[in-house]
Amino acid sequence: MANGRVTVIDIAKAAGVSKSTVSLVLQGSPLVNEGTRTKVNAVMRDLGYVYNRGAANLRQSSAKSKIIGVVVNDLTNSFFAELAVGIDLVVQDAGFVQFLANTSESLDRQTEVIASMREHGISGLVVSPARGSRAIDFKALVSAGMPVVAVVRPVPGAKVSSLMSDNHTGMFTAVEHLAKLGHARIAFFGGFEDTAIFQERLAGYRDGIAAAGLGYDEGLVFACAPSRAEGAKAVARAMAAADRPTGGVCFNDAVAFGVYDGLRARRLEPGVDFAIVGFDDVIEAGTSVPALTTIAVDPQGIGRRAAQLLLKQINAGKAEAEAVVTPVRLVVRESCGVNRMKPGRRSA
Amino acid sequence: MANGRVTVIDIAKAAGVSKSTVSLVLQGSPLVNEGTRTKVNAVMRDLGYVYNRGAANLRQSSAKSKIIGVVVNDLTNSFFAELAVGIDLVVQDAGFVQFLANTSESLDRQTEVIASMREHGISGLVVSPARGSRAIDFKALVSAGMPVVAVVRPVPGAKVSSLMSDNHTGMFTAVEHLAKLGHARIAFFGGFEDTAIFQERLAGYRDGIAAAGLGYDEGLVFACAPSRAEGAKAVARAMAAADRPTGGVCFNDAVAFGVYDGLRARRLEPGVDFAIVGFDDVIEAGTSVPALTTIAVDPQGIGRRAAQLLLKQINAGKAEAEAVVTPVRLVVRESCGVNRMKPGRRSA
DNA sequence: CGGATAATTTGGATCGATCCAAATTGCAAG
DNA sequence: CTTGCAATTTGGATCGATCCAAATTATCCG
Repeated sequence: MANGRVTVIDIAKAAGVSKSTVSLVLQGSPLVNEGTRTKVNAVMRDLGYVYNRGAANLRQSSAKSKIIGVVVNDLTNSFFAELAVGIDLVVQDAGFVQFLANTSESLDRQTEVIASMREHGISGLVVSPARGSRAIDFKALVSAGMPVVAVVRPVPGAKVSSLMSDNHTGMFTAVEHLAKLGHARIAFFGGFEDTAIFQERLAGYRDGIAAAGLGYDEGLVFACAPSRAEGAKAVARAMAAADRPTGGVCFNDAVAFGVYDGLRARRLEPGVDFAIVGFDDVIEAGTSVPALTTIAVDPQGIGRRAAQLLLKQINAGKAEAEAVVTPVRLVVRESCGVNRMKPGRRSA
Repeated sequence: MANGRVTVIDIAKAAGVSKSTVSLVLQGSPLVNEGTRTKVNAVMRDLGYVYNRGAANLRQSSAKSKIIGVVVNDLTNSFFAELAVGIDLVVQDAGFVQFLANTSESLDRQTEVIASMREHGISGLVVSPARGSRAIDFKALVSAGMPVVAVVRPVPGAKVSSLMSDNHTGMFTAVEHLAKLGHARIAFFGGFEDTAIFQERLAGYRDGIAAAGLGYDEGLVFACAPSRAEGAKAVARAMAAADRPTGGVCFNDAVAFGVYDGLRARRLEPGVDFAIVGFDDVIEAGTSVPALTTIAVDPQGIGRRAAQLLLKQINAGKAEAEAVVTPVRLVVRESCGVNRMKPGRRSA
């Protein structure tokens, strides 16, 4: 009041009730009489009252702060931007607001922002962990009973919930697709060998090769950083070998576009002279030439589901770690030849 | 303590000092003895103390909440994702954390999230307003003395600071570029006529036309929604006319890609049969075929500057509205012909 | 060594809400 | 008119920090 700030007490005075009653109205309690409720609400509007959640949180458990933290490793990557949008959608509907922090793959940044979010009293956390994250990075949160959902990348050993896309099936399906088109020598391009995702996708590749009745050849696996530039180099190595592959699956779409580049540098046309399947289905996959056949993972859907899982745990008050695997699907476009009817379109 | 939660009092007891001293340590006050400081810090570490900013904020002005709000109209657009990253970078360094909300151009959502952020005690707000935002939407914030910085889009009549890119000069430069290449009939594609940005860019276009000694022809302005699909339709209209343009500037890159599509539908090759300049320089601009000549606006830089401006106002304690215009620059690629040095390939 | 001065430390009071046990009111039945 | 019971309302106490004026301790110097 003197401060210019309107409090429950000001409202109480103006409405001729006690602060307790105002508080009850604020919480939508059924105990308060309908007449008083409307009166109090009217006064709040008139005085321009702004609810002070900080004060309220002081008395309530942190589960009621109505804040969740979201930490992503690379927001400039549209995959993660979509993920954040999916989370945002769900948490806004639930009346929550989200702290969003980008770590740029820096573990130090990640530690900092998580600590900061904790100080601010988040009710839960969705995190797409920075590369190299370890269980210990989330130890404090977990032992404090805070619900944590890791997305996209697993955190080995951490007792947190997780929501990953089905990497194994995705890559298996990609290989199957190429095999059906008659390819017998199928390469695997890109990815860091020391990550869990790489291992899952590679396993899917191996199993796909086996299921197609082809022999697994370690010499056809070309690991590299999952970037366009490295993808180009990887395919160069592949095509320099004696017994060349005729097609390949890629760790992600960026690598796939690098493979495009690498092939063209050798005067080979992607989709004609060499078949390529990507992973992720980024926006450019639909507009590139040739449009990229790839494994779609629906990042926004993952975001939504992760947020729902987190909210469920927050409301339950108990953080039982559970692991969810979300389905992926093959989107056939033009990078494996054929299908020259439609210009490739992106799925929703 | 009983609650499982460690407070300043617990620390005080364990360290054998008063809670006031602990508070002083927390604030890094120079009044406290070096010995006690290290002792208190040690105890805090041992007991796993987590600072409760909510409690602290109760006694301090909202300028010290160390939270800023960021509201963007479309986070799935990489332009705005980059913007958010720029803001994040600066606020993290300043020890702030950001609420990030996506409005998807919904005014209702915008009103909701801003109210929610206010309840949570933000120190300031950076907003890329949803289409149709009016001064009244920010009235409450402004009259409460909260620093607000509008980016990318202006809010006519609102007493908020703003950070816009130099739309006029950008479009002027684009026209100048085409005129220098010998184009005499230059069209303008895309944009909603009732937006301030459209008017600024159109003015830059007109002035550029005049400066080149060409006559302004209203029939060469093809306004439409700033999307790829609409861009395609707009160029179709342009090419159906009697006196066709030979090149055009576009409201943004999305429209420019639509123009690509529209031209190809008429069996015209962009960059060869028709010259195109975009606006924004989105990531795809560099990888499209032909690579798009466009006006680069550096969204991340805008985000950084906006955050700096906001922090300045928060620290000053006074929110003087100021308007900043950030420079843009022409990035010449292949969509206006020539420049066939690089390995850029194209269909025959 | 005494007194002034500087350096530290400290106990309420306080911020703005919620919680809880207790008080008040309303109303129908006896 | 009471009494009993449900429906409402209410006054502290409280959450975990900061602020402030005042108390305590250390240090300096003639």
